[in-house]
Amino acid sequence: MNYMNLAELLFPHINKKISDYDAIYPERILPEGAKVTRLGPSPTGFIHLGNLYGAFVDERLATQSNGVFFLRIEDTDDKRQVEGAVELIITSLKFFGINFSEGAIIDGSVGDYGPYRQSDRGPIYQCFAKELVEKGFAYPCFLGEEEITLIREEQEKSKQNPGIYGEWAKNRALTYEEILSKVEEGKPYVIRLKSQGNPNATGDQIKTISIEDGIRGTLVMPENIQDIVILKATGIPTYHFAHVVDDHLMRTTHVVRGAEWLSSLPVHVELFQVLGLEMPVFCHTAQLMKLDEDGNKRKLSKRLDPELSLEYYRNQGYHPKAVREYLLTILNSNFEEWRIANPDLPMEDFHFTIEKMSNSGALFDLNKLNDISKDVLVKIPAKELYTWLKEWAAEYHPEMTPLFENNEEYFERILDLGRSGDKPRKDLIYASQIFEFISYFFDAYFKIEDKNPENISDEDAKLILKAYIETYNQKDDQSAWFDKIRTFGATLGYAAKPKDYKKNPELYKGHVGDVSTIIRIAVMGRSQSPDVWEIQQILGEEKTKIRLSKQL
RNA sequence: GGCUCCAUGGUCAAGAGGUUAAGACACCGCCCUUUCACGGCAGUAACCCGGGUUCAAUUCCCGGUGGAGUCACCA
Repeated sequence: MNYMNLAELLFPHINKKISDYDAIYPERILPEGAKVTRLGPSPTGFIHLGNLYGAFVDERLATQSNGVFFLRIEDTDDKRQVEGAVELIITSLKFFGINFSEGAIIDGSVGDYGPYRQSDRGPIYQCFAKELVEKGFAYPCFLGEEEITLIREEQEKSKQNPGIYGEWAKNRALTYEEILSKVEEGKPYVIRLKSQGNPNATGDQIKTISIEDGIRGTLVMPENIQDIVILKATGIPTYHFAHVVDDHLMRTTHVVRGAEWLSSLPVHVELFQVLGLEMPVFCHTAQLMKLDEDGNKRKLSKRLDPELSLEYYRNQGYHPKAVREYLLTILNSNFEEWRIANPDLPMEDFHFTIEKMSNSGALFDLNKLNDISKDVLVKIPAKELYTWLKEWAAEYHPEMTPLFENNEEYFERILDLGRSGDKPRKDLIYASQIFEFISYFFDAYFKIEDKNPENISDEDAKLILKAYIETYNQKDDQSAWFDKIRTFGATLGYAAKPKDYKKNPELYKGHVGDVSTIIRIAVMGRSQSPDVWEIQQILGEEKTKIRLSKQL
């Protein structure tokens, strides 16, 4: 068989050589140790926490080393394209602080190593495939869907591994004439790798490959024997082939991807070998897991877990910084301790390393995210929180936007409530929770939600409120204000100090805490809230009094 | 099923051939306190199993078991 002729038959219009592309995309000139990473999402219109998790690793590695982090759109599957998906990927990641230094942008691309959309790179892949055919490392395969199904059924019956390999690779040894006539007939075909692995080896004879994974250390796996498809019938490459060609030409140094790629690593290794290309460092990250209904861990799935969509967190109003900090704590085991030691440094100061990455899948832990979020938000100035909340509301709850109009100072006082001092309150977690938490400050949302304590009769409740209104003076400081409550509470039969009540409960109807609960419910609608005096100072005398009298 | 990866409290995890096996979240109790939150203090809770190597194994090796991933003209 003359492979040159075959290559010419299959790819008559391809006249560039791999070396031509190598010249167009030369090795990058970068500082010593700089890493080139990439994110290669397929534009399916869905992006979840797991994607962010991986992207974060890429981004940290690149920016920490003054390298390059680029975005390549892996749109080789025409069945899964979704309108606007690229925009969604870029804006979602950007929201969470992931920015690319190169690659696809919403309407085009930036950088010298493009095109960055695989659908625009057809001739490049075909050139690489052509050279593989020329060297006898790839061949056209005319097996159709039905024939492949038949092969698989036969393999299953005889308990052999499925796939096109060895004797099952029926089109491997087609003569030039056979191929020519099929091509002239117009029969569709794919290009398959002619695997150099030994399909007949068993047991100890099976050759293994050994590679150093950046996260997992030495990996030993059996060599590939499968004649996998590298070019589909449409001339578009499969992931495997596109990955090898692109990461070579784009001069990627570190391929960060999920552990689900581990099992196809031998394919990629063989592809790099037959193409004579140097391999990047592979870093296979652990998957983010979730607990399913049966109590088992499983990989996050975009189909099954819409609540893990990035959109969900934006919609709930998690602050991007909180999500980033959470991700970092599960990504690098020493981050948490670093954070405790350096509570005020920006997280970008933390030196991220792939060595410290865990290689077993972490369960997504909402409790932890919430806890981290509290610590993150407490450090953000009220002014910033206001702007952030306003933007969030504009996007997700337009009906709330009137609350923000000419109301910045009011808002900031609310958000700063109890946040000063060395033991600041930490009750802000995410935007929708914050609104729920502070809603009583706004008349449109204020309502009586809780019931008065059982030990206080409705009659007594009214007496308490009446006495409170009578003695109310907005100018009282906190202790003067509370002394008054103690005093009239005592005359109504409530212990001025809870301890007195505990000592002799039979002497009282209750204690001052019960009295203030009545006030609290009248003013806030809830039995639990931050300090009443401070809230009243923010609310103002008029609003406070109106609310009090309404309960009489 | 084949292949691959993984295995320390409920969760995230540190760790070393000999340790009272860190820490964080969650949970429980107490303190602070007019409620809640914050904060402080204390507490419950873990090395998957079986062999081997060794004076000594949770740590190293082998074998199970369990969990996960993957076996497409998807990525």
